[in-house]
Amino acid sequence: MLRSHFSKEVSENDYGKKIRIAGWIEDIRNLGGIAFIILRDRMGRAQITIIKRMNPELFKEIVSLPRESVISAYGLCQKNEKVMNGWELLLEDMEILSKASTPLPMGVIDKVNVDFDTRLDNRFIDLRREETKAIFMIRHSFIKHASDFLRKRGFIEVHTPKITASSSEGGTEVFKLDYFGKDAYLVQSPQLYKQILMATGFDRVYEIAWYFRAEEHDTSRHLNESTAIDIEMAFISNEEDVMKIAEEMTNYTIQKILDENSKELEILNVDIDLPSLPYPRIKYDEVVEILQREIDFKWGDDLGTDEENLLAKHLEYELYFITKFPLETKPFYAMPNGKYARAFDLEYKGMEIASGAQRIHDYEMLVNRMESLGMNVKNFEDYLKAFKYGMPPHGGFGYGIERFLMRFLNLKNIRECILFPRDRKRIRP
RNA sequence: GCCCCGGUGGUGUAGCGGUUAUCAUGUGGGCCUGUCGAGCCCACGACCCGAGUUCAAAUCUCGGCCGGGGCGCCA
Repeated sequence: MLRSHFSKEVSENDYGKKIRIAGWIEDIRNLGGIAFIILRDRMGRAQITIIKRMNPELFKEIVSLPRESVISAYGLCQKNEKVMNGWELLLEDMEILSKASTPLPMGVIDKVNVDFDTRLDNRFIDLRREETKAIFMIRHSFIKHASDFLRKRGFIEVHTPKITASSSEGGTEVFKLDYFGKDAYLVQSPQLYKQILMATGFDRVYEIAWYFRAEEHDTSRHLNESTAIDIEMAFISNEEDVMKIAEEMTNYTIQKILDENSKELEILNVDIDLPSLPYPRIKYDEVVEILQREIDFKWGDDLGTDEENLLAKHLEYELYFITKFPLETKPFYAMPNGKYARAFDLEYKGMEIASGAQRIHDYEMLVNRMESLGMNVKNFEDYLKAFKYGMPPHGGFGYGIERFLMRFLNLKNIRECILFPRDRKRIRP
């Protein structure tokens, strides 16, 4: 290997021994007779020290390398209290693995701001920065712990198709593509497939899913390609069973991130407490009441950005459910309950991060509902078939990964939470 | 789709009719044996594209392209 240790793996046991470290040259401080090279790897930084008169050729070679070049450095690991990590590597030999071109399209540690757009254009360099890296380490943790939680609760991980022939389940615009001469679409969510799976006996499934949405929205909280934790569970009494999973999963992952990612949270300046369970449930009717005290709002309207923000201002908690929506604000598959739907949104600081419901499991009821909404039932044959031969009561939710992270980390733009964002203007890199 | 704002060295900016186009960062070179936002000296490098107004345009007008903020739209 080109390294014997990562920067943070070196311990007192290694003092006085020869080690090999490898990574990117973040900075070179050449004082003439002595030079300090700051080398960065995935775990952190280390200092390489070289004295000119000990090896003039090697000295010249290393101090003339451009920043961000990749090297493997070999030498004595020497204890030194004054240096970062408490030790430094006295350079004896090095291998230049990749010389960086100059100038860099953006700095990694430069003392100037970089526009977000420039960062996205050069994402591979942006990801060398501590703050950016921290976001994705936390994203990694969130997905891992959400998966762990769901698996412990009996959920099976599934992967449903992202290309489909039937048009959308409604609402959002879809991306159309050519499938060997036939029309096909990128799925807007695994909704129809995970419901079909409820007829199989798996009972509980989850998917780290991709959502493709062709909406021309252009905001700091929308993406045209986003990811979600999608779950569906059968034999539920009502939507409350689903909400329990949503809130417990959220608290479980927050607790784990607090335990395991304190370094990243500190870098991102995030200081939060674990919310208490259960999260408050606010009925849509109560929301209307609160809103009507201040603005003109009609019962039956959907909640827009302003409404969500206004509501959040009136509440002293950050995570809460909005429940019992008017039936007409929710999609066809939501289970009716009088003029309401057995549907809920999970809101985090005034933004919807998850949305779910108990679904209709009765074939006749589902067909009637679709017809009353003017939908072409024929387009949903494959989906509806699963309801004819034994379908238990079920429900589930879609939980936006970027949305959660954006709120959890107080980020201003959802694009911060996905490696290579796809929005209306950006399809590269 | 609507409203508002902006495009100046690699990066981030100042300038808003006549400047040698500002500053920082960076890059290249020089000095320096304990730096850790190293320091000091020298150099390099830019007005998005097109048309127009004007004696004169980075600066004003129009169009285009690109971007930012907000809203709408959006399981």
